[in-house]
Amino acid sequence: MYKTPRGTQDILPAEQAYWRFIDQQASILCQRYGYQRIDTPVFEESGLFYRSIGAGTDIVDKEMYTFEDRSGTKMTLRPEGTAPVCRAYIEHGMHNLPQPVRLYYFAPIFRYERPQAGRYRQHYQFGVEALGDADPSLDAEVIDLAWQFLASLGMKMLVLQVNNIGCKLCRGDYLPRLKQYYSMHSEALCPNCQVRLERSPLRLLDCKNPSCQQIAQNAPKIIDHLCPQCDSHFKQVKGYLAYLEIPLEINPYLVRGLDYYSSTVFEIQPEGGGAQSTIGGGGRYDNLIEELAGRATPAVGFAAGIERIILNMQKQGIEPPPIPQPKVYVAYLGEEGSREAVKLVARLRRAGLGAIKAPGGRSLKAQLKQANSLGAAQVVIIGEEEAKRGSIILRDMEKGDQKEIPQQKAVTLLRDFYV
RNA sequence: GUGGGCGUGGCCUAGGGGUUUAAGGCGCCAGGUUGUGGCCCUGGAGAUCGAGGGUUCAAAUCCCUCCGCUCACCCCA
Repeated sequence: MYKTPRGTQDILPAEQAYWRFIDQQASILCQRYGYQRIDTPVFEESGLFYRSIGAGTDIVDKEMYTFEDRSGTKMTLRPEGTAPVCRAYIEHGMHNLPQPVRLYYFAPIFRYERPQAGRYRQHYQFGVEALGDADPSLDAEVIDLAWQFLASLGMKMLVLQVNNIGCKLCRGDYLPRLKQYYSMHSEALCPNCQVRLERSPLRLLDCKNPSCQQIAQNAPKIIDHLCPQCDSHFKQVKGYLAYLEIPLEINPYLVRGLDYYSSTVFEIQPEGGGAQSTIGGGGRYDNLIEELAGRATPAVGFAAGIERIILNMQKQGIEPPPIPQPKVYVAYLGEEGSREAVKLVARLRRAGLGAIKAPGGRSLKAQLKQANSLGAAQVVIIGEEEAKRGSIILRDMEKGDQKEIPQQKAVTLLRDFYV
C-alpha cells in the first residue's frame, strides 16, 4: 500500500478548519499592513540557496532536496522562503516600485530531516518580507505583524526573543575577540563547536551542549560590541516595540541558523516550550540581495511554521471556526422522488444554498440517520406522494417537526432559514 | 546521522506459545413491520495480527533481520 512519504502528511478534511483559519488571518492581517501576496515556484536553481543560506549551514549541507532536471540543471525544492522572494524582487525589478516593497507568502517548505513532533520534511510557512528600507521601525513593523498574527489566532503565553547580531562592521571587530576567547576553551568544546569555531563562530553562542553553554556564558556578546550604527538601530527597534507594547526578552545568545541574517534577529516561542518550540522567527538580511544581485538593498522578514502553530493551538485548546457544511439534506423515495430531489438540490445550490442529496437506494430511516450524523439542520423529504403532488416535506431536525409545502416555495423558505 | 519506545479490521485497544474459527469499543452498513434521525437492542461487512526468515508438534504470542511509525539529540518553522 502506498503511504505518504516520510515526514509528510495529508491534511484531511477534519484538520482543514485550522488551515483555513490561519490562512485567512494571515491574509487579512497582511492586507491591513500593506503586504501583498507573492507565490514563487516550489523549486529553484540550487545555487540560489547555496549563495543565500550559506555553505556550512545544516540546511545546505544536509537538508536540501536537490535533483537534476532533464537538462542537467541542479534544482532544489525550496528549503526556506526568503531567498526565492529576494530572487523575485531582483528578477522583476521591484526596486522600481515604491520602497519598501512589502510581500508575503504561504508556501510549502522542504527539508530532508528526521521527522519528529513539530518537524516535517514538507511543512508550510507563512512569511513576510519588507525589502528596500533600513529603517528600524520596519523591523518593529515585521515583529508587530508576527505578534499580531499569532495573537489573532488566539495564541497566548508567547515569548518574543530579540537579539542583534551586528553588521559586517561590528563583526570585523567582534569576531576575532570571540574566536580568541573560544580558542582558550577549545578542548572543552563539543565536536560541533570545534567546527563552528572556524566556519560560523557566531553560532558557538547558541550551542545547546551544557559545557558549551557554560563557556558561552562568559564569552563576549556581540550585543556589547555593536558598531554605533547597529547599536542605535537596536535601541530604536526596542523603543518602537515598547511603543507597540510588545513584551520582549533580549537573548544575547540568539543566533539564527541561516547565514544571511544580520542586525536584528528574533524568535517567537510559546512559554516554556520544549523541543521544536520555535513557531516563528526572522530578522534583517541587509546584505542578501546585494550578494545575489549586486545592488545594496536592506530588508527584514519573518516566517512562521503552520504545523507548529496548529500544534500549539491544540495544546492551548484553541478551536478554529468550523468550515460551513451544507445545512439541507434532501431525502427521497422512489424514482420519481429521486428525479425531484436532483432538481431541488440543483435549485438550492444555484441559489447559493448548500445542499446534498441522499445516496441511492436507502430506506428513509437510513437517509434521516445520515442527515443527522452529517449535521443537517433541515431535511427535505420527497416521497412518491409528494413527487406526485408537487410538494415536499420540510423537516426541522432540531425541533423534530415537519410540514408539507409546495415545491415552489422550497428555495425561498430555505433561504430564510439560512440567514 | 545517533539513541529510546511502538507496530493486532478505517480509528482506539484486549490477547504475551495450544481453550483464538483473533475479542471488545468507536465508526460503517442493515434490521427492530407498512415512508422518518438523535437513545436503546440485534445482526453484518471488515484483520494475510508491519514484512521476511528461524525455533517448535503448535507462533499474533519466542528469536533474528528488514521496513514503517513515533519521541529525543543535532538543527530548525
